[in-house]
Amino acid sequence: MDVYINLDFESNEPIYTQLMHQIIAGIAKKELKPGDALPSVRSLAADIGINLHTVNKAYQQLKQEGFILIHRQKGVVINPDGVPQADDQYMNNLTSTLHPIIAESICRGLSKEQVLQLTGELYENFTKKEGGDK
Amino acid sequence: MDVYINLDFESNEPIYTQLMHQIIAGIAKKELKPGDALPSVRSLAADIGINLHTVNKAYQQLKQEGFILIHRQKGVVINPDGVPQADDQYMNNLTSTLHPIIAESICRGLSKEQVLQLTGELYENFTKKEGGDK
DNA sequence: CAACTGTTATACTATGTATATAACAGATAT
DNA sequence: ATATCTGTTATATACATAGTATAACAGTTG
Repeated sequence: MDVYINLDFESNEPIYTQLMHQIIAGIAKKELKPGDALPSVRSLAADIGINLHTVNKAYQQLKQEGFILIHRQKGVVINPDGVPQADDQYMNNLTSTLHPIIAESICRGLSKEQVLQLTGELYENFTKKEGGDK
Repeated sequence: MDVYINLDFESNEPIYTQLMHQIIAGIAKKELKPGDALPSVRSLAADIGINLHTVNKAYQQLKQEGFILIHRQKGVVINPDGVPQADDQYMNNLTSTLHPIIAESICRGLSKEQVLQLTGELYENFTKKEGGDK
C-alpha cells in the first residue's frame, strides 16, 4: 500500500522536492487516499537512505499546503478532508508557473494542439487505472 | 524596440532565470525576431541595476539553449536561424516539468477541461497581437 | 588612442540543500 | 514504570548556487 519512492540523486531537483512530487502524484493517482497513513520521518528516511530532516522538510511543506496532516504523536496522514480546492492564489501561481513553459514551447515550434495533447495525456495518465498492485 | 524587463527582487526565482524567461517570452510574442540585437551585458546590467555577471549568466544559458548567438566582439543577437525546434530531449524535459504541475492541479480539483483551457489561453496570449508599442 | 564588445579570474557574502548528532515531550505498549 | 515510538527543535558542518564587486584581457570599432 506504500507509495514507491524513486529518488534521483544526480538530479538538480532537490530531494525534498522530489519526495513532495511523488507523494502528490500518489494522491493524484488515488494510490494515496484521504486518511491514509504515511511512514514516520525516521522510517521513511531510513527506507530511502536519506536524512530525517530532509523527509521532515518535505512533510512540513506538504502540511503547509494542505496535502497532509501531522498529529503530534500519532503520525502523518493524507488530509482526511481532501486536498484544499484551487483558490485564486493557487490559480495565480499555476499561471505564473505555466507562463514561461508555454513561452518556450512556442519558441520551439510546438503548435497549440501539440501542447494541449501532451497536457491532456499527462492529465489522463493520472486518472487511469494502472493495473493496481495485484 | 527593446524588451521591457521587469524583475521581482522579492521572488525566490533567481534574477538570471527571470531575465531568461522574459527574453524567451519576447521571442514567443515576436517582439524579438531572429537577428534582433540585445543590449550588451554591461548596459543591460546598468539599465536594470544588477551585476554584469548576472546578465552574462542568463545570456550564456540562452546561448547554450540556442535562443541567441554571441559574436565575440560584435554583440548579442536573437538566433538568426530561429530557435532550434523541439527534439526528443526537449520533449522529455517538458514532460518531466509538466508532470508534477498537473498532478497538483488534479489534487486541487481542476478538471481536464479547466487545465486545457488555461493552457490554451496562455498559449494564445503569446500569439495575439497586443496593440504593439504605439 | 579611446571606447566599446564578450570573456575570464578572483573574492566575498548570503542562502538553500543535505547531512549528522543530540535532546525534548508526549503517546503507547509491554 | 520502562522502553519505544512519534514529531519537534537545536546545533553544527559541508557544499552548491546566486549575486555582487573589482579587475584585467583581447579583439573591434570610432
